[in-house]
Amino acid sequence: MGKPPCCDKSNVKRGLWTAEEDAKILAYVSNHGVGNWTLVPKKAGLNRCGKSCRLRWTNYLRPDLRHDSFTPQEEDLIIKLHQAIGSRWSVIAKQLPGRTDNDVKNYWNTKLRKKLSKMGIDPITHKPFSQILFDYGSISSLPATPKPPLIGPFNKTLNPTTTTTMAKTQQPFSSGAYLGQQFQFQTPKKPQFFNEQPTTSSCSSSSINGGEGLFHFAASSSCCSEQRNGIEPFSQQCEGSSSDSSFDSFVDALLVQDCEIKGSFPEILDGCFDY
DNA sequence: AAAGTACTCAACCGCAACGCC
DNA sequence: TGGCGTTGCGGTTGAGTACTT
Repeated sequence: MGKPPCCDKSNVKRGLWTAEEDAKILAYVSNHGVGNWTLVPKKAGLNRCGKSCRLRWTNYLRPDLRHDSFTPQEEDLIIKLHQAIGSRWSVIAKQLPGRTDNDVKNYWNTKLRKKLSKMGIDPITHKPFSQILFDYGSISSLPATPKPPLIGPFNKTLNPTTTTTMAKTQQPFSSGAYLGQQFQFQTPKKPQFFNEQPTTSSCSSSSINGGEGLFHFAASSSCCSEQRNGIEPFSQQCEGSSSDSSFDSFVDALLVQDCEIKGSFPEILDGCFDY
């Protein structure tokens, strides 16, 4: 026996909400407050699933919600937080008054991912595509004796050295200039092939503009790998953040960068990584 | 003007966590 | 402590709209 559905789907209305239904939810909440959503449809006179009512309230009807467009400052903050914690939309949304996790998630998926990709930044790792390709190439030269595993919860794998370094490297986030900082930090010389029109060379940019994401790009990477000239190796960017002066792998580099970013949001991320 | 395609975002789905008994 | 109901969350879907051909 599987888990029973939250309500009988054949007997409840689905799809877009009408103004009348919205009014019933609003009236109910103003009279009774928010609580036990499974009872709301019956008490409010709605032929809807309680879960659907809760979603409608939290994502649309709440009086503290904003319905205007995202500002550049909000955009920057979303990108920065996504880089720090990934797709934890509820955590990100809490830093944006009046925005819901659904808002943030939709905005990321429809706008920001594409924006980053067009800038030559992988929206998953937040690193320039060219650097990822270089690091990807370096994986094949990993040492024979592996380090202790680093993949996993950050606060369980960080050693004291790294934690101290995070505190040292912690930078207050100044909203509004993130994208510029991102490029200054990671790409002293902007990888030109992402910002120029396609040329007649075999390194067509069609895969960048058409499909986004690292792996799509990587499929056409072999001819462009030399383009990483001018990109600082990641180990140099995070000077002193590891016990070694250089990283043995792409994964190590990513983890150290993430640690540094997380250090920028101690008040937000406190406890978020207690797995 | 019509058809096809791309985009947006509200809503849904399913799972995990939480809280109460 | 285990069962059950509720809530929170992230991923996905699909209807409506905008844009392109």
